[in-house]
Amino acid sequence: MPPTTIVHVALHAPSHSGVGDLLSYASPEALPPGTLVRVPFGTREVLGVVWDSDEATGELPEGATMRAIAGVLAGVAPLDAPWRRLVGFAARYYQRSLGEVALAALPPQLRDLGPEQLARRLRRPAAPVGDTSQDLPTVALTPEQESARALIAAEKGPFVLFGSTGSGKTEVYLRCVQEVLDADPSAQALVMVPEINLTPQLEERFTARFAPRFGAQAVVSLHSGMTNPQRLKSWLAAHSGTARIVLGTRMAVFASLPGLRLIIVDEEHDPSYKQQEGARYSARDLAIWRGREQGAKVLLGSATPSLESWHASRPPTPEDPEGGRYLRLHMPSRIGAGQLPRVRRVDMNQQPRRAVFTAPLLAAITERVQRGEQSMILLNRRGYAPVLHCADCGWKSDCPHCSAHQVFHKTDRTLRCHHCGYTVRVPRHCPTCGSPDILSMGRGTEQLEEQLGGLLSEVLRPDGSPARIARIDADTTKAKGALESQLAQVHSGEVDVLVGTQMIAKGHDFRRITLVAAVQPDGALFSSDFRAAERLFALLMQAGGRAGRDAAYMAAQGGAPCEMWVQSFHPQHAVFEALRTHDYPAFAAQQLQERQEAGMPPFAYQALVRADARTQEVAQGFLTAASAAAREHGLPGLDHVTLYPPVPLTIQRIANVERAQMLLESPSRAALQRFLATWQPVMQATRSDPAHKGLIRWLVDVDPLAI
DNA sequence: AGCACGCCGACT
DNA sequence: GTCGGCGTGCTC
Repeated sequence: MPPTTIVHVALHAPSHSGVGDLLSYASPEALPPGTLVRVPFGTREVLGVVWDSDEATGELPEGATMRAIAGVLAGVAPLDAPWRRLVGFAARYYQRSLGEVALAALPPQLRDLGPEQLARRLRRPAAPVGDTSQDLPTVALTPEQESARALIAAEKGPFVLFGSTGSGKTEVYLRCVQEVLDADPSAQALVMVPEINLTPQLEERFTARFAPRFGAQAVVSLHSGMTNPQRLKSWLAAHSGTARIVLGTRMAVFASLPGLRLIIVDEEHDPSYKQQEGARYSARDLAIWRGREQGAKVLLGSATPSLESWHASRPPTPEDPEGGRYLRLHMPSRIGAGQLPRVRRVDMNQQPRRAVFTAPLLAAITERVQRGEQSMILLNRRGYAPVLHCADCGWKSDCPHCSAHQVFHKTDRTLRCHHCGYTVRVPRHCPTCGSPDILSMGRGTEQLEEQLGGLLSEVLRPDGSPARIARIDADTTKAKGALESQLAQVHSGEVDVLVGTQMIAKGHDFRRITLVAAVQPDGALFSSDFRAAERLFALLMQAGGRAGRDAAYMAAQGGAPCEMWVQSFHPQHAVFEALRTHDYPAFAAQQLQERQEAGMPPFAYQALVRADARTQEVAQGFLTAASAAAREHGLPGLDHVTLYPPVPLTIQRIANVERAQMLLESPSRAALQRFLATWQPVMQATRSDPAHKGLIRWLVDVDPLAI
C-alpha cells in the first residue's frame, strides 16, 4: 500500500544550513504532532519530531522529492503541546531553527538508539513507588520562611526569593515542592541549579526528604555530566511522569514535563544559566516563559538577584503604582548560621608595591591556622603567571594562534593558551634574543599557593603540625571525582588554607571557614563589560557567604566573627562599600540608576551578531554589509533599533580565526525581536554573496551577558 | 550538523 | 603512486 499522508518533521539542521524549519515526509498513517520518528536525511537516517504545521498537504519546493519516514519510536508518547510551544518560542526568540532546539532538548541517546534497543530500555520493570501516607519530617519554618511559603502558595508569581546566604532558601524550596506534589498526584516540579557540581548535594537533600513518600525514583537529575544512558533514563522518567521532581542544570528547562506545576531557579543571577553555544538561551528567562505558558509557578532564588530580576520585582510606589511583573519575597536573616562576615578592606595604595598578601591579611590567615580554623583565598586566574616576558628584548609569551598570552604553568613547566589549548614547554632562553632573563608577570592560583606555602612555613596548627594549603581550580579538578575528593579534604579539616578560582565560591558549605579573602578583585571594577561590577558583587557576596555558616561551630571558636577580606587599590568603590554593609538593595539601586541613565539593560534590550573569518576585514565586512542590507530593505522595527558599527571582540583572534561583532540595541524587546526575525533571511542572502566568501560563520546572541 | 565529493601535500 | 587535509555543497 502506498504512503498516504504527509508529515512535517523537525530535525537537527541549523537554521543557516539552507534547510527549512520543517521537512515533509510521506507516512503510511497520520502521526500526531510530537511523535518521535526516524527519517532518511541525505545519506543517513536521523531522529526527528513530527511538528504542527499549517500547510495542509505541505508543498514541496520545486523539483524536490519526498521520501517516506523510516519508522516511529513506538513506546515514547508524543511530546506534548506545551513542550512544542516552548521549543518553538526558544527557536524563534534566539534565532535558531526549530529542529536544532528540539533535538538539542532531547537526550542524545535517543538519536542513536534503534527501535528495538529503545524498546528494551522501556521494558524495564517499574521501580516500587513510595507510600503517600508516609509522613514527611516537619521542619519548623522561621517566620520569614513561612511568610515566603504562604505568599508563594497564595499568589501567582513569578517570585523572586531574595534571601541572604544561609537564610534557608532551600527549605522554602522543599516546602513549595512538597505542597505542589501533594496537591496533585500527577504534579511535577523542576529545580535548577547553575552548576553540575551542585546537583549531587541537591539530589541528596531532595531524595532524603521525598523518597519516603514518593519513592526513590521520583527524584531524578538531568545535566551534561551524566552518562548518556543515565540521561535517557531520567528524561524518560520525566516524560512519562514517573519522576515527580527533576533537578538539573540549564538544559533541564527543556525537559518534557507533562505535569509541571513549579519551576525553581536557584542562584538565578548566575551567568551559567545562559548557554554560550548553539542556541544561546537563558534557562532562567525560558523558565519564566514556560511557567506562564504551562501554568506552573516560577520561583527565582538568590542572595544577589540579577539586576533584571531585581528590577522586574520592584514593589509598587506612588510614582510607579504598577511595580514590576514579579513578586519579591525577602528573607534577610541567617538561620542556624552566624553573623554575616565582617568586611575588611585593605587599601593597596598604603601597602608596599607588589605585595600579594599584605601584612594584615597574612597575619589574619596565620591566626586562623593557629586557631585550627580555615581560610579561603580567591583569585580568578589559574596557572602560575598570566604571561612570561623577556627582560632584554621585551618578548612576551603570546599564543601564535590567538590574540592572547600563553599562561605559565609551573607545575608541568608549560606555556598554555587558555583559549585554543596550544601548549609548549617553557623556554629556558628567550625565543627571540636568547637571553636567559625570562620573567613572569602577574600571578595566578599556582603562584598564590606557592607563596603562601613560603609565608606560612613556620606557622603551626594547634596540634603542632605545619599548615596545609590546597588549591582547587579547573587544573586540579580535571580528573573525574577530583573535585569531590578535594572538597572532602577541606571538609575533614585536613586543609587550613584553600586557594582557588571562583569555582570554590559557589554553593559548597565549608563549616570551618572563618576567613575569605579576595586578593586581587580590581580587574572587574573598570572592565569594559557593564555587568562586571554586578558579577563581582555577586561573587564576593557568595564567597563571603561561605564563611561562618555554622553558628554552633563559631560559638565554640569563641565567637570571633568571620571575616571577608578585600585587597584593593579602590577600597572606596561602590562595590566594596555595599559589600561592607551587606547591602544588596543599595548596590542594586545605584547600579540600576547608572543603567537607566546610560540606557542599558534592563532598560534596553540587546543582541549581538558575531562573525568569524580568516581576516578581520572579511568578518567586519559581512557585518557592515548585513546592516546596510537591513537599512536598504527598510526592515520593520529598524526605527526602534540601533545598529552599532562592527568591532573586533576583546579577544580578537582565537585559533587563527578573527572575530568581529556588532551590537544591536532597542528600548523595546518586541521591536528588537521583529527586526531580528526579518533580518535573518537578509543576513543569509548577504552571506551567500560571493563578496563574503571567506566568512567562516555568523551567529546571533539575543540578550547577551557580555558585550 | 553530518557527510560526500573534490582537489593539493608527505608518506608506505 | 596512495592517504588525508578541509573548502564547498546538499539534505524533504
